[in-house]
Amino acid sequence: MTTPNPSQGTLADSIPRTFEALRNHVIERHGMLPKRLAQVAKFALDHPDEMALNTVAELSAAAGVQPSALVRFAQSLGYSGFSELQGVFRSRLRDRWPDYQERLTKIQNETGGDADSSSVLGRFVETSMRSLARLPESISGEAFDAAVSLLARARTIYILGQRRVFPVAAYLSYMFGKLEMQHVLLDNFGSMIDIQAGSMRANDVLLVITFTPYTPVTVEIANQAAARGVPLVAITDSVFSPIASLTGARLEVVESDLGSFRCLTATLTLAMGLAVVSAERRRTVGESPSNS
Amino acid sequence: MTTPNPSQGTLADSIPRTFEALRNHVIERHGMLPKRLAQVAKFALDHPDEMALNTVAELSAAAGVQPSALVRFAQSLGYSGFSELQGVFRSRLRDRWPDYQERLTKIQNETGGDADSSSVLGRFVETSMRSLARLPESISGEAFDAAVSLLARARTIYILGQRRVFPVAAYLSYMFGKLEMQHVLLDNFGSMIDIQAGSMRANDVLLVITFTPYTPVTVEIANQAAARGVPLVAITDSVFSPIASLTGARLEVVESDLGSFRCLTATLTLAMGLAVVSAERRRTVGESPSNS
DNA sequence: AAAATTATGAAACAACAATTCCATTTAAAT
DNA sequence: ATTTAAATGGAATTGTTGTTTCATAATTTT
Repeated sequence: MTTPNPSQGTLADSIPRTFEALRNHVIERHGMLPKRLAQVAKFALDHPDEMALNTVAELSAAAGVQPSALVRFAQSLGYSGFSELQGVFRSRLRDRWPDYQERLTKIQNETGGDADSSSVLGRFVETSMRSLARLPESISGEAFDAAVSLLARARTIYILGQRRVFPVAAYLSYMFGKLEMQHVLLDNFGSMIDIQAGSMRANDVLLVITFTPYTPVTVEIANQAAARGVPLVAITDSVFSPIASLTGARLEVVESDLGSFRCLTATLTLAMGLAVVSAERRRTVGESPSNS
Repeated sequence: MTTPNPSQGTLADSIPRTFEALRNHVIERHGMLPKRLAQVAKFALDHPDEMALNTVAELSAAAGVQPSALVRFAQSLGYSGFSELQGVFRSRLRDRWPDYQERLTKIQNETGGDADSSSVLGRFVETSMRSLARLPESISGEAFDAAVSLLARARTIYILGQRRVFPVAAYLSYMFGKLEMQHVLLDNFGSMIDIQAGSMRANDVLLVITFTPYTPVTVEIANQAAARGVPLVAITDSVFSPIASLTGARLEVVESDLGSFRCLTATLTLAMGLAVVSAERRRTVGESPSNS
């Protein structure tokens, strides 16, 4: 791609920007460091979490070193000071996620120069991956299970997602169709969403997706459904969503955003998972939709 | 001012020391908080990572609030100040690791087991990430650039994506709207796509998204457009796509699929990048849409 | 072994962060 | 409508942090 062979060279060593790079760098020259600096180096690699969160004073005390030794250590690596070094440890704390870490740093390296537009694509990919990595954390097994069993039991699934999240709703409609699960996409054509939603019954389920800023019509329909005893499965981005109080099962997705645009990747992936697992559950468990 | 010593509490409510406790505490009384404090509360729970690592100044800027509001928020919860509150967020960051690792290894081991449904979600996440990781490799900088400059120059962008990829088309429509770029979503309502596409001219661009199995109507419209001299930007999944021969700029996305379902995450991310970069280019370079 | 160089410890310093204070606005109660 | 209380924004303040300095100690070089 863009960068043919960026690092490896012994010349012009750039200062390490990722924890992995820093680690290798330090290990490599650990032997030829002065005593106190070597001590700092060892401490830093042994206690990366502390390095990220504590102050110079605390760290120096913990490492049995003078504060200045920490600053010197950072500067000897090429950083302007300790704070810059700490930044590396902090980003590690933010981004650490299994296995994919190396992949991410690879992406970061490959898109090092912000000059050309393809690197922007790299940033988008990075953001999307970060969203995805957080998804399993933010969705508890119980919540997911609850949602799945509601969907598996439903006679008809009504899908409600307007504006920004409409693509997710559309995709769900496509999948449920392929999975041969009866569903209705509340797309509000001709502003007739109330008519479309009019046939919801208590043995159906309303699958509602809503993010800030919450589309009024979505909130309204969800409220009506709840009032009529229709179980709700909600995919939302905050515990403060206006439909939080009335949901049967609530799944919270934290999407990172790039610029002013929130990406939908995690939400889409969650939707996919929900649809597939619900369909599986309906078949294997033989939970046929309840008929009243 | 609220309370220097926390005697206002209903009963022996101690100050939350864990993130979970804090979270519940805040959720509970979110409704009865003053506006600005509620804003802070929402921001804090929506961006816990930032809360752990950034300074009051940075956070207040990000939340659109005065620094003092953050301090007040902390104090209203009973903490001595912001720093003490931040401690809770920091410990969350430290402790997040263990159960996360456990969960992931579980995911990796149970590659085939349908036992726990949340692990299925993990597999979906993994699949999506795989798609994303491949994206920067498969999109060459030149192709991306070509696509961007076509889109930036276009008077009106016609978006064409049917069936499986319709969500991507819908999302593009949303984004172009937000970016204030003139566009038309060819959604084929009432089977009137030929009418919708009828107004395309040579200074427009047709942005077409199509994957196997190629929807006939998509191919047809793309061919008509090409015949009339409308430049094409194509997002497709193969060099053998039936529209490969007639595209101005072609972007190939390789999406991995899970089960029989191809995920759309990489495509969606690419679409996002295309839209944002095109809009940027149009503004910065001043490439005003060409008028005939 | 003496000189020069480098590393180290401790304290002084400058920068910055969190906090407090107060004037002003907004909401509630009379 | 008037008064009272609460909430808010913005600047001043205080405390802490990271950094620099410099004298001393330890190495290395001649």
